[in-house]
Amino acid sequence: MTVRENLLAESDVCPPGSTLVVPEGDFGREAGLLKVIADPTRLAILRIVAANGSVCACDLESPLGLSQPTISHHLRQLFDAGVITREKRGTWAFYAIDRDGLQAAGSPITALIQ
Amino acid sequence: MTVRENLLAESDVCPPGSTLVVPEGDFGREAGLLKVIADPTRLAILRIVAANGSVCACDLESPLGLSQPTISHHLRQLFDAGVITREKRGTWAFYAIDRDGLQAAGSPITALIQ
DNA sequence: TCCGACTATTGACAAGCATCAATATTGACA
DNA sequence: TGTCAATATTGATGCTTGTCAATAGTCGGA
Repeated sequence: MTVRENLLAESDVCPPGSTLVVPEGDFGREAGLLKVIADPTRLAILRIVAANGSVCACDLESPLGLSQPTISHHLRQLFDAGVITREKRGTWAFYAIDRDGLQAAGSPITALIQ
Repeated sequence: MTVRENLLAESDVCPPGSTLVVPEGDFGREAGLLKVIADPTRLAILRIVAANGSVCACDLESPLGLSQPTISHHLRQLFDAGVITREKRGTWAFYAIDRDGLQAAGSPITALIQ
């Protein structure tokens, strides 16, 4: 009896009995949150905001080299994902890191490392 | 003198002196690694592999409900990103979590939380 | 009340990507 | 060496998304 035949002895498929533990979870939601962070521009925004505490949207246009609508779009993505906070003062909008939201968004990764 | 004029006193732009700290980094590379993880199917694969220690590619087709080429494509993405390892035994391919790679891929997020 | 500046939204377009069918490659076994 | 099974690659397609131009909304100040 070959190694393969032995492995297949108690099943009709490939190697193990294919009795996999299949964890459940809302992978779509988790991936959606991670996808918001997994973008070069949004990573740069997060890094800048984290380094400065609180940042006005108007000050991002220059270092990022992108148009105002594009930056506004990314800020909205980050805000909707709950990883940054927004505070409006007059016509200005100040953004800051939401540490709890960031930790929650990154939890699918950290949980894999234990 | 209004609040705004006071804020603008020493600059010709919006609120602060716009003297932002702008951290440097390879955001493209970091985002690329995160993007590999930020996918529902690949998150499911990682979760299954983590829960079973070592998993044969052939056993993933059933729980994921995807075609064999598609699963092979995702496994390649994860392997190239360094978040899983591959060991070939005969015609089978077994995959396992690469904890160091996963931690490295997630570091852009964990670094923001400190 | 009007004007100017900052921000947000809409519409459109190009690039990236997840998916599958078809095919190629590789390894075990007779 | 020939055949079969598991895996990987290629080509094609539809969907998602990052980007900008144009526009709308909003607030402060004269």
